[in-house]
Amino acid sequence: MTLPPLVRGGGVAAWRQIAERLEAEIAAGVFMPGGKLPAEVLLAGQLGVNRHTLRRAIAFLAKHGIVRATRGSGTYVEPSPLRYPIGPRTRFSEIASRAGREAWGVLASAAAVPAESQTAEALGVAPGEPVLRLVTMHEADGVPISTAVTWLPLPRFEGFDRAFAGAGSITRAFATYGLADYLRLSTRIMARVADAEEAALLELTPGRVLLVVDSVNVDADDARIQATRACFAADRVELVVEG
Amino acid sequence: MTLPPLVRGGGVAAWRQIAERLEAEIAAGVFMPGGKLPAEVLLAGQLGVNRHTLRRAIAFLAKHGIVRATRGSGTYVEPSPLRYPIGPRTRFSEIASRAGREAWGVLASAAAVPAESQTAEALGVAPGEPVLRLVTMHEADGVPISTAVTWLPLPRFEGFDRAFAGAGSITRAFATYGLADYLRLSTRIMARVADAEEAALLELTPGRVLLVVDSVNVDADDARIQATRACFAADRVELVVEG
DNA sequence: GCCTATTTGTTCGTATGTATC
DNA sequence: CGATACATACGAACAAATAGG
Repeated sequence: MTLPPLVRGGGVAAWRQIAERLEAEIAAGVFMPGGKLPAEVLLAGQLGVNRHTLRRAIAFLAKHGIVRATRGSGTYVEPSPLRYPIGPRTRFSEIASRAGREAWGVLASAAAVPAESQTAEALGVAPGEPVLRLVTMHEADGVPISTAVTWLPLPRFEGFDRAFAGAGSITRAFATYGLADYLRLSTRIMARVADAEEAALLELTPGRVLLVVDSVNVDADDARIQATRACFAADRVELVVEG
Repeated sequence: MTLPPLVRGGGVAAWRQIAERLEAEIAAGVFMPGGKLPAEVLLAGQLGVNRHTLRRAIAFLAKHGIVRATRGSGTYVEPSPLRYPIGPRTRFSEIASRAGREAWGVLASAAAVPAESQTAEALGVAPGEPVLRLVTMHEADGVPISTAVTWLPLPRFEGFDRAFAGAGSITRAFATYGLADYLRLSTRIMARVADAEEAALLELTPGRVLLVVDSVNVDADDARIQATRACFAADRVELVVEG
């Protein structure tokens, strides 16, 4: 694959041509996601331009979320965001595996707590009734994608924390309770900046953006089985609404 | 409505009781959205607490996005976020009016431009074909909610900019082209921080969060009629996925 | 802990082409 | 046509963060 040389004075600035060329090479797999680009001085030499010119191209790509430059370390190709369809059958594990990524959920904490008013309403139980509260972290190919707080009605899902810890997935944990299928009742999407704790959990630099998704799931009999608040690292996912 | 007095030494800090009380009063309509709270010294006197105690309560509410304190001006009640359903028949004007708010769209700019690759793909035209590019700003009750860039296929929607400017709504502008109904084909949701220009347009402080929604609409014959990238002020809307 | 090489980030200055008045 | 402003491109040096011994 021979790439076209730079066209000087053709109405397209050199930095723009370089940006498009690098983007094409990344798309073609010359530079792998998560991998490093050659050092600026090196790459500028190969392309026959000044380092500033190359830097401008890199800045353009960085602004578009294609690469991320880290001082002292290098310029890295950002992994393409996980396409996350939202619909009646939204399941993280299936979404990730369909995208060719391996998904695994880790249980951070679990406890029976009295239902707060919002949670109680979502689960259709009386406020103060005991519910199981799980804090989980989900990753795809080892990259943290989201943290979630999940509430489940309690007499029914006693021991769900152990089932989840063993299965690594909400869907598979539900299966051990005989729930082969369940549906998304409602989804609410917000966005805000991550606080220090969330940033640490998701291995983000503080101040990055989160997509906050509140959802409620029901079983085949329309009984509320799960309320969840999931916080996604906004630059690692794209939520897609079907239909 | 008599409110309970403060309980001192009961295990709940005074600032916390005050915060919950103020939140309840805001929810009850004692303080209207967009309106101003009494001055801190005044309110602290009414509640019989030190101004620092009240300030802590206000800081708590501000952190939760319920009020916003502006130095030298006052503490204002944030309007409740606009509930924005996303589905096959998503229309801003209808959503806002159903929420009891008056919606109006302003045309910022319009021009015929050659279709970029992504736009061309979304509209199903060849790259470089002329398309109409509109930049619009949408508000509800005078509060800016979103800015959007909209592309429309061009021989068909010649003069759409004037139709929109007159109608103040995409839906009503489509109606003047004989399109009584249209459907949402796809929706993609991302989030990032606003740059200076976007912040100015939406009257946000810089660095606030945007919900970025890419969508494509089709007419009754499944022909692509509109591609849009809308940027919502994240603290003024909640996207809700139906079904 | 220290030191060093590597790599990106920043700030000067200089020169040139291009668009606009 | 000149004058001006702006974006582009190059050069050199230094600052700051990182990685590895």
